[in-house]
Amino acid sequence: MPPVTTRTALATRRNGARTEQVAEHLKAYIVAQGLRPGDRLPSEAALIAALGMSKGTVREATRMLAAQGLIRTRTGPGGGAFVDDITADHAMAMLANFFYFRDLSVADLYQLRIQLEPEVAAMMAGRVPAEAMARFRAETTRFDHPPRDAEEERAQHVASLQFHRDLAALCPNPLLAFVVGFIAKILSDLTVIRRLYEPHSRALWQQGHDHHARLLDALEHGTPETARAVMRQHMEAAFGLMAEQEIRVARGVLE
Amino acid sequence: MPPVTTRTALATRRNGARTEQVAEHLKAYIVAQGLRPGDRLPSEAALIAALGMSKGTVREATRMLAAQGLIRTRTGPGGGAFVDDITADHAMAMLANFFYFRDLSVADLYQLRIQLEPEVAAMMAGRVPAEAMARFRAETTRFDHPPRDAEEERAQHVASLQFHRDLAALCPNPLLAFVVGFIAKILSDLTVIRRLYEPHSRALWQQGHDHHARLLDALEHGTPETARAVMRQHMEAAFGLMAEQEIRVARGVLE
DNA sequence: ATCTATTTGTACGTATGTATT
DNA sequence: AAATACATACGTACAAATAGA
Repeated sequence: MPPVTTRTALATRRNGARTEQVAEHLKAYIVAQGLRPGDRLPSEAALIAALGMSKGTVREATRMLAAQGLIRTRTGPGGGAFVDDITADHAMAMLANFFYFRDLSVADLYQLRIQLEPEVAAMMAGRVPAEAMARFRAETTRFDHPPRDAEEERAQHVASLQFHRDLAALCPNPLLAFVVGFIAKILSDLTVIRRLYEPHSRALWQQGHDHHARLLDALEHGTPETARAVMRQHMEAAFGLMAEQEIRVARGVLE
Repeated sequence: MPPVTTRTALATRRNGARTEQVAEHLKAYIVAQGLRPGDRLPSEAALIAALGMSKGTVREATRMLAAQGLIRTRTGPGGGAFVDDITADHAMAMLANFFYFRDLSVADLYQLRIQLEPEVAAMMAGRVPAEAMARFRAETTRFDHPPRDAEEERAQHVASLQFHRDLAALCPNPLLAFVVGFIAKILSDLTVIRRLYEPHSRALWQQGHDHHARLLDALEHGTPETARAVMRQHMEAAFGLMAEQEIRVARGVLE
């Protein structure tokens, strides 16, 4: 275990901080005991006795940790609070809340995409598991014809983003996987995205389709350098399609 | 008042979902009413009456939202729960918890840094406010001599990371600012980082010092392209210094 | 400065739901 | 099927903080 940095948070006892105090105690306990996901924390009754606090206070503290995805509780015998591995989805949802009051433009999102997605492609070139590759190719059938209406165009676009999320999830760099996945999630959650892609044309569809096909080939047989280059072209093209559209991302829904 | 879900409807719901129900209700309320940071939510008493739930349940729900940084509560007359703008620090802390059980290597972090920090530099070239620029230059005095011991070397490194955090905070792309700031925070939080930089030499310090100086000049007088290039060199050099060190990032502290 | 009203924060006892044995 | 162990929910009482008279 790494040396535990002592937290002065407990010393600064502001007002009405009993609940936070219990929450901090539990987090410190997890770290100090080196608990791993699945490990059990003391029961409510034990905490009440050990900390000398009421049931409500202890419960509020566990709820706070549960809200952050750190623990999860089960009822019944052998139940209690267990350390939980925060899911990427949960972490993305919380991060999305942070951006709820901030204005993100599509250009902002693509500025990161254009830098990071090629890295993902380079890392995954020749390393995509066969079943995943098969899944990706199967999904490609959605794109084998131009969209017949706006709704289908939107569906194609969401499916494309889903592919990028799935690919990112395979990436061995957890941070890269998370950030790229987060951006794709934000883009798919956008209700305005259909408007973005409304001025469509057969040429644009063709371009997207070709990029997609080349990308899959590069992932399966190409070198990291070719995969990176293909993905970069793909991103730059997509970015160019909407660069002038200075549409502010509409606030979505808190999650 | 928001539409009240009837008590019977809630009763038929599955177990243990009352608190989450209230939390969801509140988030939906914030969205539906278009509430902004500072706006007030209904009081505990009002919620108890409107939702037909106990005080404890309502409180647990508000604590969950508070734990996510969405609201903050104040006591006294005119008090209550208020919509809160999640701070970047809070969001970073929650995200750091997500990576607590995931192994991030320094290489993972630098893979993103090397792509994103040059973007920050390019965006900020010629746009750093004068006082910020003065602050940055003042901090440079920390580097005007080679570190005399390991502790000072570590201090220099943390100060350097702080500069990158401060610069990122100025970046007009909120997502780019957040991700770059987050990486710098993770790197500075690492207690092992001193070990990483232990094999130091005067040449390495000189290199870091020169890059820093060139970077400040590029930010103040350079074009986006030169600033980007300088930052990229800076990142690649730093990355090269530790590329072979496959040190896993030790788990820090939950926050 | 003191009181008062308002509103969250804490405590505790009890009852109920739920899953394990 | 029944007993057990645990979280979940309710209701009331009281403490603490804060704004305003």
